[in-house]
Amino acid sequence: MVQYVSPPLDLSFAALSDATRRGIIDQLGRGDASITSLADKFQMTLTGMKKHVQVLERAGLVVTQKVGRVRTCKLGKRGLKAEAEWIEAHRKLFEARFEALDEIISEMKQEGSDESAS
Amino acid sequence: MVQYVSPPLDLSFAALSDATRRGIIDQLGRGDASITSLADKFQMTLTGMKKHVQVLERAGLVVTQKVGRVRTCKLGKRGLKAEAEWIEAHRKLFEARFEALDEIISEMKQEGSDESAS
DNA sequence: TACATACTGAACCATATAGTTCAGTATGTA
DNA sequence: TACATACTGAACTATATGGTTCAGTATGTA
Repeated sequence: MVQYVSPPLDLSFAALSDATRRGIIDQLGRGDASITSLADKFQMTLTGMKKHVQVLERAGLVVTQKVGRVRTCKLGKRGLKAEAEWIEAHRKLFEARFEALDEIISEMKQEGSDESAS
Repeated sequence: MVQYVSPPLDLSFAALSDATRRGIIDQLGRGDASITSLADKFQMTLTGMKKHVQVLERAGLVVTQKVGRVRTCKLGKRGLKAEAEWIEAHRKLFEARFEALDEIISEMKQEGSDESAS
C-alpha cells in the first residue's frame, strides 16, 4: 500500500497548465495508454512524452506501471479533489467580492484614468 | 493526431501554480489592495510583486487600475468559471474510469458465454 | 520647492520547462 | 540468433519563471 503525501497544488496546477498534459488526461479518461501510443497521438517524441507523463505522475494525477517493455499510464486515484476544492472555495470569494461592490458602475466610471500602463 | 489548444486555461492554471499568487487571490478576496500593500504582506520587493500581479492579470484573474500613483488590484470578473468547469468535467472522467474498471471486471466474469475468446 | 511615496523598466541571475537528438538497455518475436 | 519494439537517460537548445537590484518617472505633501 503506497501512501502518497497529497502533492501540493503547485505541482498539479503546473501540470494542468500545459494543453498537451490536459489532453493526456483527457485521453486517459478514454482508456489507459502506453507512452508510445500517447507520443503518436500527440505527435511528439517518446522522450518528450515521457517527460509530460512524469510531470503528471509527480503531481499524482497519473500513475504508470511497466509490464514487459510497455509502460502503461492511467489516471491516478487521487483525482482532482484538492484542486476542485481550492477552485470552488475561491470562486465563491470572487462572487462575494462582486456582490459587495457595485462592479458595473465602477467599471463604467473608470474609463477616465490610466487603465493599464505598460 | 490530437491538438488541444486553450491558451486561457494555460495562463490561469500556470498563474495558480504559484503559492504566492494563490495567496494574492486569497488576499484580494478580502479586499482590493495596492501593489505596495501586497508586497509588504508577502515580504517581497515591489518589482517582484508587480510581476506576480501581471501574471494574474494576463490570466484575467485580477484587474488593476492606476489612480494617482497607486495601482489598485482586485479580482477580475471573469472568475474561475472555466477552470472550475474543466476540473469538474475531468473529475467525472477520473471517476468514470474507475467505474469502467468495475464494469470490465464484471464483463470478464460473464465472458464465457460471449463472442470468441482471443 | 523639496522630499517622500508608489510604481515602472531594464538588466541580471538561477532554475525550470518543453522540446529535441542520440545512444543506449530490456523485452518480445520470427 | 537476429531483429524490431518500447522505453530510458544524458546532453543540448531555447525560452519562461521567480526573484533580485538599481535607476528612473510620476504623484502627493509640507
